[in-house]
Amino acid sequence: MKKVEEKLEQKEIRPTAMRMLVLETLRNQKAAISLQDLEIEFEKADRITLYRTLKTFQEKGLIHSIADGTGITKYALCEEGCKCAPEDMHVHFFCNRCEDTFCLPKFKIPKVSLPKGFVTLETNLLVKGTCANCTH
Amino acid sequence: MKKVEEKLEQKEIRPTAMRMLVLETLRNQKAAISLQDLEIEFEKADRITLYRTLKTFQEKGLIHSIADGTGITKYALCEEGCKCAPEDMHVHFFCNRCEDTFCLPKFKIPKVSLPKGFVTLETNLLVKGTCANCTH
DNA sequence: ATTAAAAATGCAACTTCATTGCACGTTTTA
DNA sequence: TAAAACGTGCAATGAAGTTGCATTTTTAAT
Repeated sequence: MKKVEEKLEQKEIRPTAMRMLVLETLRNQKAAISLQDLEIEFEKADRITLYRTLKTFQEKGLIHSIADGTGITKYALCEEGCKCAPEDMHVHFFCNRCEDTFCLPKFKIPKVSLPKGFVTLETNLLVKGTCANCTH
Repeated sequence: MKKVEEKLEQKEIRPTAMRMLVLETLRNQKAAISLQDLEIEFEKADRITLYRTLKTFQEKGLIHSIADGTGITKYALCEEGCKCAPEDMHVHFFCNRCEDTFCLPKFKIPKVSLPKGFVTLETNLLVKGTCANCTH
């Protein structure tokens, strides 16, 4: 995998120490992560800086945000080559049991037919249920 | 269409004056409505009462809430016979232009295949773009 | 019909998460 | 090396949703 520094530069994000650490952390997550999660991970860092780091990452297309219905925004790394276009968009899964939110990048959102005159710019599919870990 | 009073009783909601008015209003909407919208509609009524009215309606399955990405929860009437099960769920559309949120009950969410071990309990599909009114 | 219990309403306050302003420090670049 | 741009940290603010409690209204039992 590409080094965090290169990855940031590829997305035109200046690779500060903070940002490299945050990206590193994002890479280590199995589930999507919230600002609060990050705060716990980086107790010494400022909440606002973390907030703005996520904001920047999102604007530059390094991560995408996920509204999983909990009211808390979660973030996850974008796939290589993702432009967050409708055809890029994958399914998000929220587990009611462990309350983790997952990207399922292998599972693309089927094209949705709409009434005449409606134009699609973006699609979000959120599935709620029980994840593989919690089903057993 | 069934009278509002009967409709409420059918859903085991006591038909108070307030609730009948709110249901009436919900029926007159083309787009989903927010708590704020209701407040404007009912200037004399208390915000909290409206809030709890919506809460009650939702718990009893008369309306469903829609997270359209704006951060403001919208509400719309459930279809006759809707149990808000995955197979009942329809597409929601958010128009970036007029910022209205629509239910598209004719357009059901296709069954989504998930990785092994994942169990679906609920699905939400939000499409963003331009609605028929705003496309011209 | 009268009264006790249950439910709905209204007011106030609070929680949580997201966001902005501004000062200070650091990095880039001319 | 100085100026400009950018990143960081602290404080304060904003918006939406939610809860507690007193009061009023409705329901149900005697």
